[in-house]
Amino acid sequence: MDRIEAPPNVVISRLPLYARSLRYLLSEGIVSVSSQELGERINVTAAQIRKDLSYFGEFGKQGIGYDVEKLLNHIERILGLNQEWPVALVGVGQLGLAIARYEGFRKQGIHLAALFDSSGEKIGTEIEGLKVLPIEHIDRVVREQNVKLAIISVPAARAQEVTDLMIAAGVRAFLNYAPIILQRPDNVWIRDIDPVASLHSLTYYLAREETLRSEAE
Amino acid sequence: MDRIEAPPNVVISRLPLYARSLRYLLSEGIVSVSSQELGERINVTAAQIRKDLSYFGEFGKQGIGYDVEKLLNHIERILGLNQEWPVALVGVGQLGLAIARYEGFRKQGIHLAALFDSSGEKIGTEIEGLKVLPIEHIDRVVREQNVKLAIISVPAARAQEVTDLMIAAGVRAFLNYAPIILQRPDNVWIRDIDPVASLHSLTYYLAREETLRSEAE
DNA sequence: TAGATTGTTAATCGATTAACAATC
DNA sequence: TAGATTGTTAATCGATTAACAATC
Repeated sequence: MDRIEAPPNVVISRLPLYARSLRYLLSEGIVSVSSQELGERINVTAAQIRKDLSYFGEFGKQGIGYDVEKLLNHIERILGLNQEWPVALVGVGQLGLAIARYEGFRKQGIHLAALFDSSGEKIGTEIEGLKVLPIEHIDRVVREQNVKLAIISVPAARAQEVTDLMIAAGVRAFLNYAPIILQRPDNVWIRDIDPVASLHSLTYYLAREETLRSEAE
Repeated sequence: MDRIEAPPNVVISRLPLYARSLRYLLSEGIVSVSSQELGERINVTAAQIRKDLSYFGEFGKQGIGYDVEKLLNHIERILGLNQEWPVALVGVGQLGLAIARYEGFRKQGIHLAALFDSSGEKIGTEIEGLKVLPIEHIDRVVREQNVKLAIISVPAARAQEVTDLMIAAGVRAFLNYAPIILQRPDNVWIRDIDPVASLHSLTYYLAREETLRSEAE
């Protein structure tokens, strides 16, 4: 059997940006777009967009470009956004609460299905219509609801153990807000959200600019 | 004059992770670490750590490894974390409020210096000891306080104009929470925090796993 | 001294870009 | 038909890894 070349992970991470831009174009009533135009919106070369899409099929027309709605549908299907994915959220402190309430998660393929916390005070309280459950219920609830995707917003010191519990229960992908690199098997996917690390890399460029300026004097 | 090879941006984005891991080791009383040990903690090869550090100097000892405290100090200095950077936050809605209150920002080189919002209701209210100011004050306040770093947490539709105002006032680096790719000149740096895009790439792997499983049947 | 580990060079791997035939 | 733009191949660029002499 002939194996199709697997798309690199960088390609996968760009697809949601293509989809978002196409959603915007669609909402603006634009029906057709070229790789050039799409690329300018998201700071990516036209060649890269065409190359990225080529891993999945042929979606455009020579001389014309891409039908916005059709391409969007293709990309959403590729990303699995034609289905609904139940998400578990662990840790409903200040950060977890903001995440639970953030309406951005209630769109396109994602919905909150279960909340967990280890604090006695929080357990049993209701957030966004969901009861906060104790950590001990992770295994049962994750299996029952067939949860494959989880958001980690517990303190760094607890994040690894919570992740291990989730993986044991069948979770295969994580959005991790805890400032720690989580260890996991190869068949588990993690995206880290790390605003402090991001800020700490931005300061590098600021500090360098300052040095350059003072040297120029 | 001999130009030293500039460190790639991927290297800069890893340095904060090295720093964080070293801070942890330091807090645990560990005084020395090898590239091998450090790499295992953050899922990076030993060769990569040594190569990354080599862009900035020689910090280790053959046969021994790295002095944790010394290496941490070097990296923090490289990242500009030996200084304090005043940060402006634009948009104090649900998300902006959570960011303002998040204690992670109050550590290591970063502190909130100004809050802005366009909503009449919010202007004048106090958050974390700072008065919320109207957008119109951005130019004056950013210049007065010499703000070089800003966090964008306004709706996507307003993010570009706010960013333009900030850049005009002298801001050179952004942490962007708005779900949009911001246009900017080459001398401005942006890191995007995009949880929905991250989730939407994770679902790809989940959907593919499902397909593989059902095909195997 | 023997063992361990660095810093660096060269080899490998992977991703981006340029170019263009195909074709709408 | 002429002009535009795709999909794809090859060339280029950049980042990671392997290997090892230097040396603590």
